[in-house]
Amino acid sequence: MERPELPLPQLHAFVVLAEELHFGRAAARLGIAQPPLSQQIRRLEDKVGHALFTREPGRVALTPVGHELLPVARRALSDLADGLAAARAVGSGRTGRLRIGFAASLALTVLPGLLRDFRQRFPEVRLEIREMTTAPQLTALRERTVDIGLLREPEEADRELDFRTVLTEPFVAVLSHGHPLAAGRTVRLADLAEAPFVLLPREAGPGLYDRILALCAGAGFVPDVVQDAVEWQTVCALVETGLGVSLAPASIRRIRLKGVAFRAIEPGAERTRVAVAWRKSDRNPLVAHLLATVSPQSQATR
Amino acid sequence: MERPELPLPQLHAFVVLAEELHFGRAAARLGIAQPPLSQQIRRLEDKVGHALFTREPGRVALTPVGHELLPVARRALSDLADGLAAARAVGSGRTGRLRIGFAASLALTVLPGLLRDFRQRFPEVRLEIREMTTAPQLTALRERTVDIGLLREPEEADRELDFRTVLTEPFVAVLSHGHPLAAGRTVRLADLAEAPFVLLPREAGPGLYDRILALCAGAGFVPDVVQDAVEWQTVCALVETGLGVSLAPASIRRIRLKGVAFRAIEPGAERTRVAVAWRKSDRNPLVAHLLATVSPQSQATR
DNA sequence: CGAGCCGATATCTCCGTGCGTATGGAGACA
DNA sequence: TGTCTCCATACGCACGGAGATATCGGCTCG
Repeated sequence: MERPELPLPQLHAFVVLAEELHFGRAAARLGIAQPPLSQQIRRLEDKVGHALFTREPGRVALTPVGHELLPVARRALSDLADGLAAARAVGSGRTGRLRIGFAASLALTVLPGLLRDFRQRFPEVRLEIREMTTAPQLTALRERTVDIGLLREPEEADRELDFRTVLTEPFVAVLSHGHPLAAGRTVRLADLAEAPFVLLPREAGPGLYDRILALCAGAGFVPDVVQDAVEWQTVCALVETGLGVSLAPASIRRIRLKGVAFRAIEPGAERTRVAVAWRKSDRNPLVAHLLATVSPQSQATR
Repeated sequence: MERPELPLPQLHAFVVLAEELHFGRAAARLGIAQPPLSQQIRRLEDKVGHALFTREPGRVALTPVGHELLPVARRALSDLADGLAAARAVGSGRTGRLRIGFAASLALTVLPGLLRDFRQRFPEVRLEIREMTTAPQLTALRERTVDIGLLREPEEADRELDFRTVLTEPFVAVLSHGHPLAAGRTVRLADLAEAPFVLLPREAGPGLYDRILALCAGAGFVPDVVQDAVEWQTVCALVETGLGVSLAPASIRRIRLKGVAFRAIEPGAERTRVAVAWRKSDRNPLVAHLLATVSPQSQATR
């Protein structure tokens, strides 16, 4: 890439003069006096090394050289103007691209509303959403391959990342329809002590996994995890077959499966948090816009 | 067209920095010290209104705004560089476009050699040739719709145009094979006094027409023009049918028609001139190149 | 032949920019 | 904690470019 030789203001003057073919009018359009325009053109011609206009009395016309340069100059100027406008639009957060990682369990709850609201407010922004479990989201945020994470039970303190709770929800017991505990309206945790458990693997989201184990520990038992599955959808399907029971965030009630019953936990003080995560250092206005869209509604989902 | 906001040198620095992502190395590539580079970028960011790079210790990266602006800046810079090179090529006469008007009768004689020589010396020049009679050529030259004219018997003095004789050639009598005069090797003009004539219309080329009439007047008669035709080809065809005879520049011998005979004029001192014409004020180097290509060869065509 | 139009030239001012050197400050690393 | 790297900041200088006004010179036209 060479050092630029032609100043843009001179090219601008050149283009205007090529349109007017009259120094006086062109100068007026440029908002300057006529002599400076003559100078501009002269300097430009010196740099190009050839005359760009023929000046015969009463007739200003492009030379072949000028004719060659004109479309180039015109295009460069308008490209730069357009590009600048586009860049500013990105800077203002009116347009651009936002990459969002999200936990699969949120695809049925917070995510649709969030996308809808955001798209409504910023229709020109391209949203790239990719399903990932919690741990990969944190990695992706640090590696800058996503800009926003939607995840459960994040570690609180982080040097690079910030979190904000989007919602908290209680846990529910997931039971097969035929299970004896499905008869009541609620379930005490201790009642699940002897039941085999189906859970998401710890690697997928250590935070949530550890929360669930802590819950059980609080009720005096260590769950017997007989199976894991990477999707809540699959967990429910396994529960339906009678393989075991599960503990899950209440929002998975949205998964409607015939043979599966969800029962609130008694007493139910424990809640799981869904958070939005982003890089503290991120100055992308779209991140701020998205954070503004997920107003910190602590409202619970029963 | 708006007044340009972004100085090219800053955009250049921006592009280089975006490639290096390192102020020190980018400055070295630009051949300047590091602080000036920081300033350039800062000023550019001020004008854009948004940061173009994130500077975290040990890591320089493009912001979304910078990412948006980069391809635009790159393209504008390279377009301008290319366009400038192209314009200079045109200015040097190495490339460009040259519009040539020519009399149809020359399509068989001087034109092919001229085009061949010129194309050989300037292969990158686009030649646009258009067949026109003499008078329209002069008009087209004045209106700048052609740059070069190839014509017969131009007026000598002209305020705007210059001429140079390319070749001179004698006149020949055009006779049908069956014509009594076709029996001899030469023809005296006076022998044609009673014959009906076929000629080009005067409007097509007054110079040549008047020359022919002057020739006849010199031989003591006024030709009886019974028919005109805008192409020599057609004139020959009409002569072949026995409609009449004609007087023409010798080069139309190239038109080989079975039933047509060409006979030299006795004594044959009178010659017709073929000239190249151009605008005196034309500074297009291609015009000079073409004039140099048609070296003033006064050699006659018999 | 004088008036008017149009572009070039001369001269001056001012400001932005580009570049330098010197220095500061924040992380990273040993 | 000291050092090194890397970028930002401060300050100064010089140049070019953009603008203005005044004037000149050529051409056209009434």
